[in-house]
Amino acid sequence: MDKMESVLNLAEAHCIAAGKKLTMKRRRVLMGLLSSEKALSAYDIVDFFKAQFEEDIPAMSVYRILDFLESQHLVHKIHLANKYVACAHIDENHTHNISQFLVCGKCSKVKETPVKATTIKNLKVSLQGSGFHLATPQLEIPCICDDCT
Amino acid sequence: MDKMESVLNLAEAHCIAAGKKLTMKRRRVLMGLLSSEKALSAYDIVDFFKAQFEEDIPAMSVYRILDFLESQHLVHKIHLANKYVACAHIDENHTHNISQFLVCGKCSKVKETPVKATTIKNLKVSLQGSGFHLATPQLEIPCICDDCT
DNA sequence: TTAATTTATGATATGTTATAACATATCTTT
DNA sequence: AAAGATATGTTATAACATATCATAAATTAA
Repeated sequence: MDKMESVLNLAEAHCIAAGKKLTMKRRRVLMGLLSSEKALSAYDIVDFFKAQFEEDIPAMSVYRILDFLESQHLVHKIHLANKYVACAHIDENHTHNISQFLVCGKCSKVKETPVKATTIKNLKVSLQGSGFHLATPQLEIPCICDDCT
Repeated sequence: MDKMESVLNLAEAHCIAAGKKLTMKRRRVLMGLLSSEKALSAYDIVDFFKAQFEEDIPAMSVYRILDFLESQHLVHKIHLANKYVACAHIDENHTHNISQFLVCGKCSKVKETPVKATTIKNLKVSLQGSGFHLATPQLEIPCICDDCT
């Protein structure tokens, strides 16, 4: 069984455990994101369906499916690019580690890395008395990747 | 002279020093952003022109003006909200400090705060060997503000 | 097993954010 | 006044996203 299959099966197990279903379309959206090192827009995913499966999927369905996958913590939206990526840690028992996303501003390549606890602690300290508190510690770092330099 | 005027005059001096001009429209866009504690969309600014000056400004012009003001480091785009804010440090001799933006995910209120050098250092270290390097150290932190809690 | 209910998806319209391409106006310098 | 540069207007379209209502498929209860 290849890597992709095993990750998809884990994702499916995760959904079932939550009383949800990973339908074929949901599975294929996740597949598309998993197979891309770059973040994809909803419309990129529409194109992926056409290219890969000869299937016309409405953009609306893709957005709904992305919402579902986000709700299951299987996908993240990258706001710096208005695009989406698969969670990099669906395997590794999928304890939603605090993550940061290194986002290439040129090509939308994204690398998800765990954040050190101390970094988060610093961040929280720096928010003391600011009138704001962290909504989610999923930080997007505006970067340029080596390929685009 | 009130605060707003003095900031606008500093902004103007800054533009002139750069061989550019802060036209009335540019001044008014900046004024709109300065007068709002929340980030505004280009279309919010169109509405502001109408409400404040009885002036119909094309959205296109607003985008161009925002680009100009960003190029002069007088305005920042907040990607988490797809909206814009005035730079909080146009006064204070305007040395473009490394900043982080605390962004309320509910109401788009934004607070710009200086980042500690150590935080940036940590960040850079955490990027070592990742194949990415920082494009700009203007970090947007997804938050909820006290008012929205 | 059918009928009721929920869940998932389709179809269409519309809203929101942003850029492209080209035209016109204004300002500056000679 | 002419030439060039800068700023703005106009129109069209692209790109991203949500609302709404209809339909289909799966699940559950009668």
